[in-house]
Amino acid sequence: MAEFEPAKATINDVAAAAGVSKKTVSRVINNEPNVRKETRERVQEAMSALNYFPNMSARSLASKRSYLVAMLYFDVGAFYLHQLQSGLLDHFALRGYSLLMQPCEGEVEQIVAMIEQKARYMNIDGFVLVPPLVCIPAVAELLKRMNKPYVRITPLDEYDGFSEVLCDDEQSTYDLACHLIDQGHKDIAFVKGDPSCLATKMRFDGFSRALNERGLVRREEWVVEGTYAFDSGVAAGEKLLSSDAYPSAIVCSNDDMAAGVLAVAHEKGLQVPTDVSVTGFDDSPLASQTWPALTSVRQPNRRMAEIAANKLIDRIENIEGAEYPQNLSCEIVYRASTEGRAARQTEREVEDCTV
Amino acid sequence: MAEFEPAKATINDVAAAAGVSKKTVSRVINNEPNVRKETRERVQEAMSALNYFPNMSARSLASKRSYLVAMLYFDVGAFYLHQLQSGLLDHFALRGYSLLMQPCEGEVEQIVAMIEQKARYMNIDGFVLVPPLVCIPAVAELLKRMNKPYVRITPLDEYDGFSEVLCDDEQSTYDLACHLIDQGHKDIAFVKGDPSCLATKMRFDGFSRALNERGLVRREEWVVEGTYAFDSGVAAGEKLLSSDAYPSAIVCSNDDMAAGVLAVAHEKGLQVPTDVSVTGFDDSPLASQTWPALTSVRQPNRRMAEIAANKLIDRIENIEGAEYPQNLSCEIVYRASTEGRAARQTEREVEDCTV
DNA sequence: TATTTTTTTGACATTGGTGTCAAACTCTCT
DNA sequence: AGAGAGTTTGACACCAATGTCAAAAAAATA
Repeated sequence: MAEFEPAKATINDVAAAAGVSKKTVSRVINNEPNVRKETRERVQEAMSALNYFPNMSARSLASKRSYLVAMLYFDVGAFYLHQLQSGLLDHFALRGYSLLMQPCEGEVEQIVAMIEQKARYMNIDGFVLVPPLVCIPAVAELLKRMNKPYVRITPLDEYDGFSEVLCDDEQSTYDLACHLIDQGHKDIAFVKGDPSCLATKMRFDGFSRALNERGLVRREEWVVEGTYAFDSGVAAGEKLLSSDAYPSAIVCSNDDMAAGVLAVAHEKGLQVPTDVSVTGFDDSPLASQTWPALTSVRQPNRRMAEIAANKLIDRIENIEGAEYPQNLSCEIVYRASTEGRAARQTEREVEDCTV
Repeated sequence: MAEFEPAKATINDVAAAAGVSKKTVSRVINNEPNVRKETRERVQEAMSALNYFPNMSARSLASKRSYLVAMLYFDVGAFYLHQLQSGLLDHFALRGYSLLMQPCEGEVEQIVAMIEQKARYMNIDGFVLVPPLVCIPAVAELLKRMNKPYVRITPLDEYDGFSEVLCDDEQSTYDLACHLIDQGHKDIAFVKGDPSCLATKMRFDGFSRALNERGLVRREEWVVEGTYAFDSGVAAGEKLLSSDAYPSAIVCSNDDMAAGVLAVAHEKGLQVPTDVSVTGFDDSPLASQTWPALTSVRQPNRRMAEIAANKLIDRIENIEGAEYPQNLSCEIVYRASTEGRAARQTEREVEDCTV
């Protein structure tokens, strides 16, 4: 009694079973036009009767397409990468592509060499570039030279309407700062991220614009450089909270640094948000797991991944005309780390006025 | 002036350039024996002169191997998955394999169907199963039926010495609890994780063993069920810290729940670790970003990934005899969330004794 | 009905490697 | 030198699909 081992059916078996040529089966597999409905159905029946799966290797050898795409990235934190990856996986899968993850590290030359090797060896059809990798011109040049389509996920301002997926960091930081100002805050500090990252500039620009438009003066000693790391948030917190004349709100360029500021506040016995409000950016799990939970900005990462995946496949398959949103907006998530001192000051002012 | 576009060299071009048959080139590519040194060198020169890369699709079509492996997982948190993935990527790449990520969700039937389709369509050579996926027998059965090698990353106790990579959660929780007891803690609570997960039992077992061996009594009202989620940690914290007779230390089965307990402590005005010590598990980034930072247990995730990758490839390539460690140990990372009340009580006791 | 046009289909070459097996070449040992 | 064993090499079939192009069938037109 032999074990049941389903012999793998090939396109020839299906063709024989359906009484057609294998070319016709191929047409059905690839959803090509010019197959009579009746024939198509006959072939489909044969395929499922034989439990047939087309063989990827043979397909890609013959068609010179691998149905493989790669996400190129630096390791900038599990949460962000995981969200993007998960969105990309879903949407590439929906259109029949598989995603390879390709972390990059080391010198630019090594990275470029590694990408070239991988691209040629696996015959990868297209690439998704994740910030801050997007800032390396050599990578984009390589991909252009190899004539490989790519999409950049980025808050980049060189928008060419084609290879980029954007999200409006500037506007959302602006909105967040305005919210604080509306609550009565006038003494607002800002903690910047790594200057080599484009998002850093955009977030700071949004903050500055809010102060500007609302007639507040930006105090340079209340703008602190950070690196997006928790420790740099601690350092920033110490700078900002050591004087008695500390700000009433601190806007941080990401959640990790905001958590660092929180830690310093606790250490100094300051109450958040009673004494000082703190905001983050990214709405990572950390934002809801600190005490108090952080008001933060949620980027539409999965939506961006979806758009990136579809844009890339459109380019690979030369599909034109699909419309995608140009600039996605973020959502501000309000939590316990804001309101407080300034808010109460404002209430008093209002009372004064009404008296 | 045509653009420089390097025509892709095939094995035939290399063979011609080196003056050998393509079979010999194939031998060189695959590092097969029985090629004269001189011939091998001539072929290698030709390969690099022509900037030749073998074509994966052709290789796998002919050899019936895809050099593709897949990591099957449930989404149990970015940090853990990211560490495993990153280790797997590195070590699979070192041996010439590419890793596909395959998130699983939904009903068991769907998952099994999805895996089968993927496995057959891409002709995947092997699988890495990540907990808690390892607990679904149907998946392992499917892979056995399809005769596909797999490795399980798991704190599973059904160790068969072959397809598993283990890490000693029981022992490390034991060690952690002993550490607390050594500091003088006698009133120690425990927050369990999701009961469907094998690690949950192991961690609790280690905790219980420590109390047992040190002659402490485990109070059932101080053993609280959780789910590994932050919110369940908050709930547990509220249960444990609402009475005046609250424990002096709380051992949590992961960092997220420990952060939840911390939040409750803060809310109730309790000082950590002065009033209550708290410990986590996983040493996720969160552990060092809470206030105070959490004492936690660091699993050797990257090392486990390394072993898993190599074990799997050994099975795929029928390599026998390689030795791998059977049971990796974890490292306890001590941070500010422990010591405190019990420690000071102990000091007093010691003083009393010496007086 | 005959002719043209369009749609549908299949024969066959092609993709770039690997597996099999036998031939050719070396080397050792009588 | 010749036999025998081991090493090195190549000819050729094969893997399972797609691309090309022409033939056959169906539909449209005269």
